[in-house]
Amino acid sequence: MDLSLRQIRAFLAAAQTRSFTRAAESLHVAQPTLTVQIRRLEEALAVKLFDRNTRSVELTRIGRELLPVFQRMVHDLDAVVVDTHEIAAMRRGVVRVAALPTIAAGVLPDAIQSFRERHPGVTFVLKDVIASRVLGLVRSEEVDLGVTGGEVKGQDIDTVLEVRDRMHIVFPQGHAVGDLPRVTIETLAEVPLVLMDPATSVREIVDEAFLSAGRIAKPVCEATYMMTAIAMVRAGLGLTILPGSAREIAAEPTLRSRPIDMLAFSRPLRVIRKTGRSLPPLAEAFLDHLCGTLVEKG
Amino acid sequence: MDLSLRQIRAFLAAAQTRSFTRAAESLHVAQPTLTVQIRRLEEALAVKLFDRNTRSVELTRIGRELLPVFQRMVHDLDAVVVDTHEIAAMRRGVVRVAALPTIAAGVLPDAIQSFRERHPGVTFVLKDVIASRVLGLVRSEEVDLGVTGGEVKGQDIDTVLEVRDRMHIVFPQGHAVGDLPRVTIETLAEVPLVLMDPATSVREIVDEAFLSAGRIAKPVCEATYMMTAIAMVRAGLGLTILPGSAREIAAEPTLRSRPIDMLAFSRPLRVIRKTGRSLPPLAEAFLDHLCGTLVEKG
DNA sequence: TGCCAGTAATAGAGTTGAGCTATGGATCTC
DNA sequence: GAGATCCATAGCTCAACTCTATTACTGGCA
Repeated sequence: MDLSLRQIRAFLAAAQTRSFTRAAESLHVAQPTLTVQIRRLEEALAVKLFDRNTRSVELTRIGRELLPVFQRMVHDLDAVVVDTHEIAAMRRGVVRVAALPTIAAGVLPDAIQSFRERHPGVTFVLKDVIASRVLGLVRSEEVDLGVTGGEVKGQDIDTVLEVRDRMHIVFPQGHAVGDLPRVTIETLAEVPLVLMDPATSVREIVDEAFLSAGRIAKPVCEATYMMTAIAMVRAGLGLTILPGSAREIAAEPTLRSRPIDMLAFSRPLRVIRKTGRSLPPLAEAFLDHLCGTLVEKG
Repeated sequence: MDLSLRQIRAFLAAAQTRSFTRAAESLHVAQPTLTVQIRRLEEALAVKLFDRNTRSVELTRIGRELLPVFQRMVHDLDAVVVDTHEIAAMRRGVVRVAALPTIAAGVLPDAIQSFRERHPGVTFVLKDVIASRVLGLVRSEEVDLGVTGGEVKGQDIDTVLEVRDRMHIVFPQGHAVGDLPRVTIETLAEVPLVLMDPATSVREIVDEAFLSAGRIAKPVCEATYMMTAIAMVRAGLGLTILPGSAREIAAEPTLRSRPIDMLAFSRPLRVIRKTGRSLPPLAEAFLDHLCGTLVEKG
């Protein structure tokens, strides 16, 4: 006969109450049941745990030595059960997300904040990394979900949602662009532009869009960081083209932005997860919440 | 349904083999049994532990987090079982003894040594204390057994063995006492004696014995420590009376000793234990061994 | 595209064993 | 010495665990 947790619990109860009858009561079993449980445990361990007669129940020396060991064991186990129940009830949990920097600084904080209002026990681990790393982190399951652009190859990745992140034209308040009915490639080709560095994904999209339309941009200067491009627009050097999700635009009160009315001036934005892997309840819930937020804003 | 150790072991096996079939084999159960065990565990914890289809079995994130916890738990438990089995088989164990200093320095080390030859895994905790403390330590179960003199009051103490520690007359090699057929009170009353300090239990016995015989001792000087009394005998000041169990006598090669042929010149020596308390197997075995040794020597 | 091999899930039957009631036996109290 | 109290034992009942047989699903291969 193998030893069981019930036997260990019986041992703890008997050690605490120093009475089989009271121990049985506290465990809601009959007294003979407890007697047998203790005997089975003693048989499994091959040592006597209690010196007992009809008048007293006392731990033997070995029983005293085993008591704290078993106490810790049962305590740890109970803690695990409580823990998993909390996780299941979404009262507690860690959600790990990898996202492109633009997203991580833009829409994601908003989504996290509103999610935390409903689930105060949630903790987030957020990694802002480039597209290829987002994919890698999702693949290795180091994160629960990812928000990335570009193409997703491989069957081990599920695209939960795909929205388009439209490029915006950014201009100083009062600029003529603000009054146009639509912003098209024609407009863009006529104004001086502050473009992003050719190594950036934003520039790639812009170049591609101009190319496909057979037009040529009028670059006045280049910037590596969006914040720099914004500053140049503010300084009156020209206009710039940035993703609508970029937080940097709103950070500058004297500037305005409008979406560009052309599909090529947008990039795909994908919420991805690993195929066939279930996530902790809170992560699953946040995935829904994030998709909802993106659809709303998109 | 409560969670059980078998379920936890099933979880560990499945996590290790990443296959329900192989896990079932390693636990010597049928595959459906293991499937059910895992499902029950998941129900008890309210979380999914494996992402499984007919092609692969992988831990979920929560499963991965729980794995080391359960591993440690089962490991600890198995260690406890191994431990208690070793104790039961007397391959390991601690024996705690309290004894009068004379015993602790005399017969006890011999008994321990011969016992260790048969049981190499034994460890001893030895306390050399006065009679009243021996009793106290046995009573409080701080030691498994005690060796003490004097009276033992109270029903909570069992006298396992009682032998008499006979007083010896200690004399220089070649002294006339060595040639007498018997050493009696008459002999003692005629020779100059080095007596122990009145505060010692040895002196108490000697005084009592002389008193009951209506004789008077011829004290030439007093010593607090037996070693001092021995030194005085060696110096020729007189003879002394010490317990036969005293190691100090044998430590001096030029001296000899003989038992005194009178019951009053002896003290009771008791091996005691707490009534109704069982001891670890090795302690119980040593108790037997010690009693055997004492009977042999007495 | 469909078949085959391999694996987990399900269903139903049988058996083990855990718990309960009733009772016995021992010990302390009055 | 009688009664009360408490642990141990015995026999019964039933729940749950495990097994066999089978189904359902997935991925690889022709």
